[in-house]
Amino acid sequence: MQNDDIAQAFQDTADLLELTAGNPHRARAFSRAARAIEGLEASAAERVQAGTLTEVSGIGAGMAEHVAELVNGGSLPLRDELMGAVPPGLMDVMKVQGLGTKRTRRLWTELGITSLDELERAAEADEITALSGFGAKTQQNILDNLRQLRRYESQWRLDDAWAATHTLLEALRPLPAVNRAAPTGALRRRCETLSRAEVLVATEAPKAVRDWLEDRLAEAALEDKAVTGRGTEGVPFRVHFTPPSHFGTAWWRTTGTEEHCAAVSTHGEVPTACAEETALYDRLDLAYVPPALRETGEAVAAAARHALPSLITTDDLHGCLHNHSTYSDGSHSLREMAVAARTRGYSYFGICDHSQSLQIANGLSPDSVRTQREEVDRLNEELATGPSPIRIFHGIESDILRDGSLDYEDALLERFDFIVASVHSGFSMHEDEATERLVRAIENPFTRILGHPTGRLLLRREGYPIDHATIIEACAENDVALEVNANPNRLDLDWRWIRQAADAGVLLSINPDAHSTQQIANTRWGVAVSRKGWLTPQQCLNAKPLPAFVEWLD
DNA sequence: GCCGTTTTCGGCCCGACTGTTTTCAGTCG
Repeated sequence: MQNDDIAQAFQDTADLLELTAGNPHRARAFSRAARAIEGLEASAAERVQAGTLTEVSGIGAGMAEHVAELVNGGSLPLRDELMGAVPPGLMDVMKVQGLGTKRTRRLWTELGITSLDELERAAEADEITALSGFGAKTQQNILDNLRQLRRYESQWRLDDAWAATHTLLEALRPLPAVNRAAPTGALRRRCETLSRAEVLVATEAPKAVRDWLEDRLAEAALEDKAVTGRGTEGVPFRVHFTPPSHFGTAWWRTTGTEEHCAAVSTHGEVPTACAEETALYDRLDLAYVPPALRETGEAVAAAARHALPSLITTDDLHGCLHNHSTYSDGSHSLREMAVAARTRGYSYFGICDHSQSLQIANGLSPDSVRTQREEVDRLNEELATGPSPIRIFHGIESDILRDGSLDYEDALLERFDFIVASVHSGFSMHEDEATERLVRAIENPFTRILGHPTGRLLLRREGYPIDHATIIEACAENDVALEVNANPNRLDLDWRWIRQAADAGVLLSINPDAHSTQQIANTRWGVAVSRKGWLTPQQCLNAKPLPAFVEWLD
C-alpha cells in the first residue's frame, strides 16, 4: 500500500469525523497525520513494521495503530464505521468548491441532501436559500461549482492516468499472447488532462488478450477492435489490438489527433502495414514527428521541410530551481533536498521557500531568511567538493501581494540570489486586474522568474484570467523567465503559450515546485508538456550549464 | 488524537475572502 493511499484514507477519516460532528481536534489530528504520511520519503507500511513510524511528528501510538490496521488488514475500521454513518453520496457533495464539512452537514441534516443530483435539484428549485446563512449568491455558486465539478470528473490528470497505465502494462506485457504493448492516444501525446487512457497491444491472438482484459478491467465492454473498461482508481481505458506487422501504422493512427493524421495523409497514401512508426514517416518523406507535437497539422509542415526542432528532454536539465524545505511547508530539510537534487544529477539547486505573507505555509520571517542564508553558505562549502558537486542558490518564492509588490523590503529582497514571484491569495480577479498585478511584479527589478502564472489547479480550480500576450511581452522586456510549474496538479504555464513565449525571447524555467525529495521528479511532467510547446534546450533557463546560469543571474 | 522550556492536562497553523448579517461563520490556501 502506497503512502498516498494511506494519506487519503486518513484525510477521509478527518472529513468524516467533521461530517458526523465528532471532535474537531481529533479530525485535525487525522488531517495532520495524512499530510505527514504523504510527505514521508520511506514507505509508511515498512516504517510501521519497523516500529519507527511514531518518530514522525504528528503520528503517535494511536495513528501508528491505524496505519498498521490499514496496511495489514487492507481497511481502516474507524473510517469504515464512520462511512456507514453517512449517506454514500455525501462525500461527493463535499467536493463542490465552497462546501466544507459544516455546510455539507447542514445541507444533509436540514434539507436531506445526500448526493450531487439532489444538491443540483434543490439549488435549481431555490430550496437552499431557505437555510439561514445560505443566500441567493451562495446557492448560485453551489450550482456553478457543481457543474464545474461534473466537467472535471469526466477528466483525468496525466500523472494519474499514467500510473494506472503503468500498472496495466506491467501486467499485460508478460502475457504469452502479447507481442508488444504501449501507451497511445492523448496519454502518449502527454496531454495534461484526458478523458481516457489508451493502450495499443500487438498480438497474434487477440481473443486471449480480450478475455484477459474482460476479467481485469471493471465495466469491461468489447468492441470490434478494442476493449474498454476501468483500471486502477477507476481510470477509463480503451485498449486497441493490432497484428504485430501493422503495429507502427496502428500506433500512428491512434496517437495523433484527426487533424494531425489528415495533415500527414496529404503527403501521400499512408502505408497500412508498417511495423514501426518511423518507417511510415520515412515512406512519406517526412521527418519523424514526436508524439508530443501531434496535436495539430502544424508540425507536419515542418516535418516536410525536415525542420522540426530538437525538443528538450529531462537529460538536458542542469539545474533544479523552485524547491521548498522544512523552513516553510516542505517535508525535507534544505540539506536533504540539495543532496537529493545532486543524486539526480543536477549541478545547481534553487531553494525557494514561501515568503512571510503565506502564514499557513510557515512563510519565512526576515530572521528566518537570514538563518537560511547562513545555512546555504555552510552547505555550499560542504557540497562544493566530491565527484558530483552541487551549488545551492538562495532564492525565495515571494508572494505577489494584492497591489503587485513583493513580500519583503528592498533591502532584504536584494540579498537573495534570485526570486520566483507567485500569486497565492486573492484569486478572484478580472483579467485586467490580474494582468496588471502580474506586470507590476514582473517589472520589479528583483523578480527573475514568474511562478505558476495563472494559479490553476488542474481539475480542481480554474486559474485567474490573464492576458498572456501582455505577460509575455512584459517578461521579454524585463528579462524575467516564465515558470513551467511541473507539479502535475498545475502544469502552469499552459503549454499552448510556451511557443509564443519562447519566440518572444522569454526563457522558460521548468520547475518541480518540490515540497519533498520525491517531488523533484515532478520535472518529468514539466518536460513532457514543454515538448508540446516545442521547447528546445536553448530556450530553457535551467537547461543552462552552471556558468551560463550564473551569468544570467548577474 | 498529538504534543510538551506551563510535561499527563489543555490547547490545538492563521489570515484573507466571501456572503451573510449587522458582528460573524465557513472555506480555502
